[in-house]
Amino acid sequence: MDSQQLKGHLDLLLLAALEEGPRYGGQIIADVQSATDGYFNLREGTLYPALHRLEKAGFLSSEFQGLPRGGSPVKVYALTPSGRQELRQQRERYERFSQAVRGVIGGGGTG
Amino acid sequence: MDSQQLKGHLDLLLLAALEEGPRYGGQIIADVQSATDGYFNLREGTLYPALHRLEKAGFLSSEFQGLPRGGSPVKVYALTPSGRQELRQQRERYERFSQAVRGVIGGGGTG
DNA sequence: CCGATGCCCATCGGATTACGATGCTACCCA
DNA sequence: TGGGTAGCATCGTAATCCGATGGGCATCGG
Repeated sequence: MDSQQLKGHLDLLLLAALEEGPRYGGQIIADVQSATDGYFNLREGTLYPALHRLEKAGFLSSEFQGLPRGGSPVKVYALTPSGRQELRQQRERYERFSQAVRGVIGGGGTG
Repeated sequence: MDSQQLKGHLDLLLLAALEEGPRYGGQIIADVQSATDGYFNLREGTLYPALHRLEKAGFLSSEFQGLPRGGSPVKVYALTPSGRQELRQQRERYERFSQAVRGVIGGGGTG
């Protein structure tokens, strides 16, 4: 994967990863990696600053919780109503981007 | 348009814009803008360094020519055979990227 | 009890790259 | 001869993903 490909799309991925329910850092990384067949392998140095940005913007809320099998408490992130709205807007923005790219490189597919 | 969205995809757009034939700077900007309904509005400070990178990499060749309606001679860029191969690879890379994004935002898959 | 290990959260500097501002060259026209 | 226009080129800035590094808490082994 080219790191530069991710720029400008990371927030969308994180919001989408939290759409189904609250997650903590390690779960988000694992979920994104799984959903993309290993293509997106987010690093901690990538994830946490992005989560903090989104939380500061009011799109996420966070809460410390204990792990079932012990260990340090984890910080669980969840979408706020504002975050769900942002996710919709980010989806539309990605659609415009994707269609624009298709317009140049050809191939009118939906991918 | 969010500038960050373009990062990592600009080379693909430029190679694709030159696929149909040689172009000079202003034409490339106009063609990309037209093909994307104005979504991608490339600036000179974006275009020329990218063209130079691609030429240095051997994907483009350039040649000064006169304009039909006069004016300064323009630098016409054309795809090299290596550039056409790179375009194919970049297209595949974009497909992988696009499908990976869909895997996350498109319903979240099975997980 | 005490040190070692594992998992998670967090931060900092580096590197990449698109963009805005600016200047130069060449040609047309008065 | 001098001004205007179009295209080419470069520099510094800003945004942001990544690699490296460190701290906190709980379990494990002696």
